[in-house]
Amino acid sequence: MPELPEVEVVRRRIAPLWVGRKVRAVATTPTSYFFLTPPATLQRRLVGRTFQSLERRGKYLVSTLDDESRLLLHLGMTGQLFAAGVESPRLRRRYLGSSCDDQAADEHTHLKIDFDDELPDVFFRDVRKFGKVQWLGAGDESERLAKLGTDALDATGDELFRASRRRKVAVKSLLLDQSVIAGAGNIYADEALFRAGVRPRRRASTLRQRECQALTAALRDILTRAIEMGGSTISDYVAPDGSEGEFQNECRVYGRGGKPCVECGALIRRIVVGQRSTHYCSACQR
DNA sequence: GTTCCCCTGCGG
DNA sequence: CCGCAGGGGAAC
Repeated sequence: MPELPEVEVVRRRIAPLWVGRKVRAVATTPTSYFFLTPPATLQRRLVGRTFQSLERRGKYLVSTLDDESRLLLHLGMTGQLFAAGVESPRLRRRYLGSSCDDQAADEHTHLKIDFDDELPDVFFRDVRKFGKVQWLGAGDESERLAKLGTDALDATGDELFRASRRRKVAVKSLLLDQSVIAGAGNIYADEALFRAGVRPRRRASTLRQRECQALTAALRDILTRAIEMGGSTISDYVAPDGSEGEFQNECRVYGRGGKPCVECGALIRRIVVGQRSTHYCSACQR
């Protein structure tokens, strides 16, 4: 689900329920690969601490604690970070009905943070468990963060041009490579390629400088607009307050395979590039 | 650079 | 039953 815009919207809206609050208790599900740091360690390290900040790096959320340690969160495909008590059908297993008080806090709620005040608790739910949570001690480097390239909102055409030299990969795959540009995912990569007029399967090495400029500009415009629209809600994504995004209604190619291109009327094609579904207009994109 | 896999749930 | 899904890392 979440790409840069969704993660940024989550960050902005959960921050008031996060920054400056002291952890009273932490509840988790059993150990799984969701936990890069074991649940018991997580509890021991977080209880009694106060979150000092909540930043975004690519698709990661990074929070610094009052002992200079850090907590990394990644939402994966179906991760949801939200306030206790929030109501949304997307936060509930369909067959659970309404018998339980906190319907959202089911077996997919891997992290429940109980704070030392009267504001709502914060939950991290993730049905597919592709999300991640990791605690980093003061001064510890994060391999994951270290690998990230320039944030997609700041990336320049020159950077993309340099990164694409002698690369045989499809441009689409290059845009999804978080070590080159961090933050773009399947939806926004397709949309940026469409707006820049570039075919997703083009070898990166064939990109011209001006095409790289067009791509990074398109990415920036689309991501910025998507943040304004509250992100894209396709199946699972909800903001921390339970509200849904609206950018999915502005997609020109993503999810529109077989439908007419809004620019030229040709049918949008759906292909597979690097195992990811990819949508483009063969008339508008070269 | 490409392929496979980690999971669960939904819709055809 | 099957294929598909906003991600990403490890193994070939």
